[in-house]
Amino acid sequence: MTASVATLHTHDSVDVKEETSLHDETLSRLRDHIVEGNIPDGGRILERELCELLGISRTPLREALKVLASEGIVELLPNRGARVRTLSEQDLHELFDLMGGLEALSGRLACETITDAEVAEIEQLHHEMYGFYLRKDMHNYFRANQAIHQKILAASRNHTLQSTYATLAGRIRRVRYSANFAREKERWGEAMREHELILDALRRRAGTELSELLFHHLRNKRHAATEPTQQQLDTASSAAG
Amino acid sequence: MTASVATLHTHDSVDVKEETSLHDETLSRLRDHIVEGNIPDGGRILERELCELLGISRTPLREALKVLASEGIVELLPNRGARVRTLSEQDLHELFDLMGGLEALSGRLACETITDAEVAEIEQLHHEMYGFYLRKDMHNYFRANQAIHQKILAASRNHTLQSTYATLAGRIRRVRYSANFAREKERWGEAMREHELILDALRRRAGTELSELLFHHLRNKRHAATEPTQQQLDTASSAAG
DNA sequence: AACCTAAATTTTGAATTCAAAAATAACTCG
DNA sequence: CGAGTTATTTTTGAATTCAAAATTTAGGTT
Repeated sequence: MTASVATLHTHDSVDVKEETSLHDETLSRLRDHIVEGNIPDGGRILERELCELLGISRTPLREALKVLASEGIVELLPNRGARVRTLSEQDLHELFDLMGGLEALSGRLACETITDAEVAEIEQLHHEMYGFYLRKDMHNYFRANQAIHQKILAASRNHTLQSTYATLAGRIRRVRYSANFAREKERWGEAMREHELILDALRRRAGTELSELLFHHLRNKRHAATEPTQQQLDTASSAAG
Repeated sequence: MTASVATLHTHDSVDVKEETSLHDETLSRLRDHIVEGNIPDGGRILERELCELLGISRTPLREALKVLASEGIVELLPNRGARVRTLSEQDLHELFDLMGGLEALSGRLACETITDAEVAEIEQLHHEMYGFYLRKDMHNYFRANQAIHQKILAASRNHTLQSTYATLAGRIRRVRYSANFAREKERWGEAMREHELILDALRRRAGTELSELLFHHLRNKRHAATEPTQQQLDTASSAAG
């Protein structure tokens, strides 16, 4: 979101001139704090405690909480404060589909105006990603993957789309690296093939086709992330039996 | 968004038990107040004034303003308060495309699980809309049209998608009925034909096709709403020459 | 000890207060 | 008269205060 790009600084270095308001500052600091997993899922948010941590009074903190609630990162219970929101299976399902729809849109729009230079950049990233795939370097593969999708999003030339996507990504970030994503490994080959098709469609500026590919790419990712692994199934049946 | 469904009441009838917090109440009342056009475009929002109008203190009002800023309805200028946000041509462009993408997604998802009964309901609305079209009843045509898109959205079974769409619709609502939309009339025949195709694809549960139709339907709407009318072009050229 | 009740404490929700910044009004001097 | 400068008022940003609700602790009763 817009606020996310605000220059962050540690609480001690207050000598430099403040450009951003305390509210904006608090908003992005608190969002990061939660998104990075410093408070457990469903965990209660004690205002006093957080105020102390951030070195501010309750007013800007509470303002930030209301905004984070509207972003879907925390939930507000009447007279019992805020908790970090736990995403149900259904929520995850919905978020994946929605983000898939937005990626599909970004691909379609990108094809309308993307430059050869931008395509070349993506091609470059694609090859790097392939290298990481061959070397089974999950971490860097994941980063290259993210970078490619980010480039396509940027090429959509639609800031509203980009910030909407960013807000939704914020909701899901807490679980992004969770155990469920380990299953992505099982899909590496498939995902790489999908990416070949994506790049090809982009080269040909085939908007409709790219849109279709991206949606299904995310759908497959959703299945991988959402459906229990074989190991999880085994554990569950042995516990029941 | 979620808060929008909170039960509203006039400020005088406070005898009934309050279920919702003052913040939520203020948020939806203020949103409605702005979205309904009670403050001019780009107009300054005087906190004191609004507090008096809503009968509250500045704290909940300011909380609501921060949320509305994150929704894109107002903008916050450091040390000079809030103004209702004016959408640039570019902003409108982006919003239309984004909403088109979300409608496309809703159509695709709807095809996966929509029931025959729901399709029948939409068919019914479609025929009503056709009646209004023949009678040149713009107002009711528009309402039926909205209802159809709303039904498809509901059939997507994706609440996250629905509330995201609703938030974006809130941003655009201020200009929805503006002079620009008068041009929609020129497109009535075309729009009706598009709707025939939409309904047909829905009947056949042709997700990909429906998705495509809906995106282009919104694109055409965007062109109608965004590009200046012939009359506007005339006025501009006569003013320049 | 288990259970219920009542005081004490904590936490939240919202109004109020206070300082800093901006906008406005009054004033000075050419 | 008018441009520029300085007071005055208004408005905003954020801390503090206060009341109501929830939570915790302590105290009985069986």
